[in-house]
Amino acid sequence: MSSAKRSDSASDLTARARIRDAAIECFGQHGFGVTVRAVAEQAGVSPGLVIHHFGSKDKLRQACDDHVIALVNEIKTESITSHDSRTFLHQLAAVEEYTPYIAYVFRAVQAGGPIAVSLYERMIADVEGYLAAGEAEGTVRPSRDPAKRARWMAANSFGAVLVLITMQQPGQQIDFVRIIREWSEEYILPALEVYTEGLLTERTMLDAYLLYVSDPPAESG
Amino acid sequence: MSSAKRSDSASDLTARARIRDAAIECFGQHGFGVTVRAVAEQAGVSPGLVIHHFGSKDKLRQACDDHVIALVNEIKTESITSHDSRTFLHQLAAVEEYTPYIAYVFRAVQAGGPIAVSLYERMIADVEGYLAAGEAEGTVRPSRDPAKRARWMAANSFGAVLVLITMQQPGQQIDFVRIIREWSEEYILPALEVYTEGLLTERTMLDAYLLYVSDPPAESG
DNA sequence: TAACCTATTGAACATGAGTTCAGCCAAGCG
DNA sequence: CGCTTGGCTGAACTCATGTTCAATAGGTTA
Repeated sequence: MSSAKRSDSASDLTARARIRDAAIECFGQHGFGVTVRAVAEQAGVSPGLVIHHFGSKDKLRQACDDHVIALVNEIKTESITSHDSRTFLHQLAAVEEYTPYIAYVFRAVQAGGPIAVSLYERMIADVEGYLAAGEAEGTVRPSRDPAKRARWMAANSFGAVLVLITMQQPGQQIDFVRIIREWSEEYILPALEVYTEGLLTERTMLDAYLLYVSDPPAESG
Repeated sequence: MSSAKRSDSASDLTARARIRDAAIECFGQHGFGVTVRAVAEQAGVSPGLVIHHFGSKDKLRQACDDHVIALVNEIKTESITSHDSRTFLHQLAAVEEYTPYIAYVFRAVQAGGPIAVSLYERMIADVEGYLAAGEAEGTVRPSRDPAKRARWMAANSFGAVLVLITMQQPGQQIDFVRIIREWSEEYILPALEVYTEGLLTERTMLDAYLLYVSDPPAESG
């Protein structure tokens, strides 16, 4: 299934594939509100053909979702065999060619729904693995609840970039990779500060909480 | 100007005010894609009247923005005179009556644009003040760059909740206050862990960075 | 009561966008 | 050369939605 009927190289794809790629590009750049006509123009075909191949705009969206998920899965299995511990987002960001997919993943998560949850859960799993690896080699502190910490870290990290992206002026071309990189560079200092030295000077809040959970004040009736 | 022509109490507002409140409710609950007809129904008036009073849907949106911003400003000035150091979001969340406004603020930021930036910058300022107060009383560690740390913390905290909200099944009623509260309760442990003990075991990354900024390896030509 | 003004309605209009469909065209085949 | 087939077009259709407008109701004033 890996090689299509025709040659599978860049500009000489099946029209169906070209439309799908154009849709991923458009959806990623402008969100899922883009018109079928815009996608058709980007692909260099008529609006009718888009529907002819995919049945409806929703089904086109579905096909894009499937394609991106498949790509992410592929990257994931590759990274397992090659012992690459980066999250799939970082791996997407590392390859120039994958740029549209990053945009698409952000839009998908931003739009919510089942695909968002699926992708987001995968990110959390990535982060959990990443933290566990750090823990194993001694660079990351062990947590009393590693799963929850991973969820917390993932929500914070991904959410921060999502907010940053949302604040961009709409209508402009959004360079997701640049934003991710700038975020990382711009805020290394506070991130490293908090992650190595903490934010609070005293243990009182943590200790109080730990005492609280080990001996709850009142079990609700 | 504070008291309108008629009685200003809850259910007996000017039609214009009732429409505006209905719009804030609808926009907050379902996003800015809701139809004028839906807003009209919520307000118990005809679609025509909505346009009659506000000119267009965009102007209605504008009026809602203005009203919410005004409320936030009011809360802010009140909190200054009463020395209340909570962020405006926390203050909104504390009062039952303000529930729709929380939803609206989230939707506004989620939708992006100038109002989003304005509200978000205000949140950052709130966080910065909050951290500075903690620093002054000795509970929060001083930062080498307090402003950046505040931006980083705000992006993380707000982004995390934004992600959580986005993951809710669309179409359902979204209880923003409940989500915020559950997030706080559910993830107290990892948050306190990281904030008091840090995430990393060694200072090497931070120290390397501090050395790097004080003595950059190569100034780009 | 009559005039009048304002708020309000409900039907109609305009537009944008997803979708349909009858037909065209180029390629393969007898 | 003529036939068939399947990808493809572009004009037309449908529907949702923002918006307009003539007509109405209800209260206020002379």
